[in-house]
Amino acid sequence: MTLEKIPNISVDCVVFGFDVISKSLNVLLINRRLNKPNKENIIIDDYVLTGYHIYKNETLDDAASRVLNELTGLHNLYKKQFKVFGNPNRLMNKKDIIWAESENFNLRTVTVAYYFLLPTHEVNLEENPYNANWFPINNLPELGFDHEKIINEAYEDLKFKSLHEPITFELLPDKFTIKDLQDLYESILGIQIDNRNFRRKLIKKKYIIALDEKQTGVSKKPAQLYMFSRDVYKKVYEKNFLINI
Amino acid sequence: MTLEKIPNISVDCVVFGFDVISKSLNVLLINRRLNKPNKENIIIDDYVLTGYHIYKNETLDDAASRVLNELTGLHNLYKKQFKVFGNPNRLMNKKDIIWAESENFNLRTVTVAYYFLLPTHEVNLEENPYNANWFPINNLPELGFDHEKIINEAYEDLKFKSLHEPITFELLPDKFTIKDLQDLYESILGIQIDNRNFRRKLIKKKYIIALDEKQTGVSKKPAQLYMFSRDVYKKVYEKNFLINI
DNA sequence: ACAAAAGTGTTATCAGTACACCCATGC
DNA sequence: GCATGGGTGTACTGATAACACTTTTGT
Repeated sequence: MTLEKIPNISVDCVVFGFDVISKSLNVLLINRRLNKPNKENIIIDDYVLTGYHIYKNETLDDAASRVLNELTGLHNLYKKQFKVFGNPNRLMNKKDIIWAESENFNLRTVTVAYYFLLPTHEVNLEENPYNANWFPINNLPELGFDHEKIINEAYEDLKFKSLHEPITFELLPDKFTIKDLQDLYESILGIQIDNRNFRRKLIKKKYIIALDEKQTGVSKKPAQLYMFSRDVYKKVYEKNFLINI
Repeated sequence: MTLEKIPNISVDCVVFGFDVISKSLNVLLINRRLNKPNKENIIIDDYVLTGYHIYKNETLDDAASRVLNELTGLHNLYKKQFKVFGNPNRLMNKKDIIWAESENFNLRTVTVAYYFLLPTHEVNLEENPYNANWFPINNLPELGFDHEKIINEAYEDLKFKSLHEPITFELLPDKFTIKDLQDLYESILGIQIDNRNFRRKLIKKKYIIALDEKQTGVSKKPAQLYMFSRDVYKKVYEKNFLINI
């Protein structure tokens, strides 16, 4: 496999992580910094998504997985190719132009945007080669390129999907409490949910399975742990075409 | 605006049309034909989606709209950019290689796939420059490139979306009967629906508005006509976050 | 024994499902 | 007046929404 880059096509990865402790939906960003000020004395110091050009013999999905693996060391996360950004002027900000020169890439680059879902604690940020950090989705730092737009569109897609598909479980550890799940929905959707109604509704689902286990290392009454069964979900879903418009 | 093509990026358009008369969900395809048999005596005569390379100064959305307009003469249809297809070997079929040579394009082309929705009767197929024709989604002809895959993925997306978003109305004329809508859901989803329950459910929606009008030119009891109000829909939707997993 | 978070119950209203016949119209 | 497709009603069951207190546990 040659490692020749395709100069005008890239992937960008929005990495969403849910932090069960702080109950915060976060995005993983890396610092973009150019220390030597250029002739116009512009200094670049902002944040961007992780991304890279695709190689000549590589599929788009593989490129995204590769980029993610380089950032986090992780494989096999939930991955969704959600949109392509290819406006001719998407990289026409001054800083982006300077950056493109220093990194030697094409200003008319079409980027295929993916988002990934995981619980934040799965990523070890110590010794991270890219200086990656989590930022709450509602409190993002200054972003380079058109990455704020990309993140916002990813978030909209995630919001909508969370209502209709069982993707929330990708943001939680394998074993979770009903409260964790409720906190997650509240974070994603920005709403309050009645815990009695939520518990009843979710516990009733066949694919939410109570384990013979409770929380440990917790300083108050430990809560019941549950898991999500993808197999059961598929079976339930197959016979349900509920039109819900 | 220069009309220089970007050689390795294209758009492809899956055009879905619903025919209220035959109750059939169709796809608009054009004939791909190469008459002079090449040295291996291979003749190309199959069907493909409409598509084209993007121009240097053109957005992806504009490219898709342009291609669609050239095929149908229509503007402002519902348009959804649903996926990118960019496997290095997506055009490695013999016929595709021959075709790429004759048309002089890059074998490693990444294509941004869109689908469009409209009622079939809006397209005039007489005098169509591309010899376009409607084919039922369940009975497609032989397809070139990876277009069968693209169509199937578009269809899956459409199926899923039809359950959760009001996109079905894009496939119907502005004025439609409840039976038309039911026929449409039955075609898209491949299921049977009880007409009493369906009518009750849909008529109850505030954004389905009964008109002071009935069908004309019909040989039996003319049915009540309805319209869909996007504005009312938005208002209803804004306050509903129904978790439905 | 106290603080903190887990967990529980009821009622009223609404939505979904299953099921079969009458009605209005054009011809 | 008849064939055709449009249109309707009921009973049952399950889901949602609104609402506040008790229980369990670790410390």
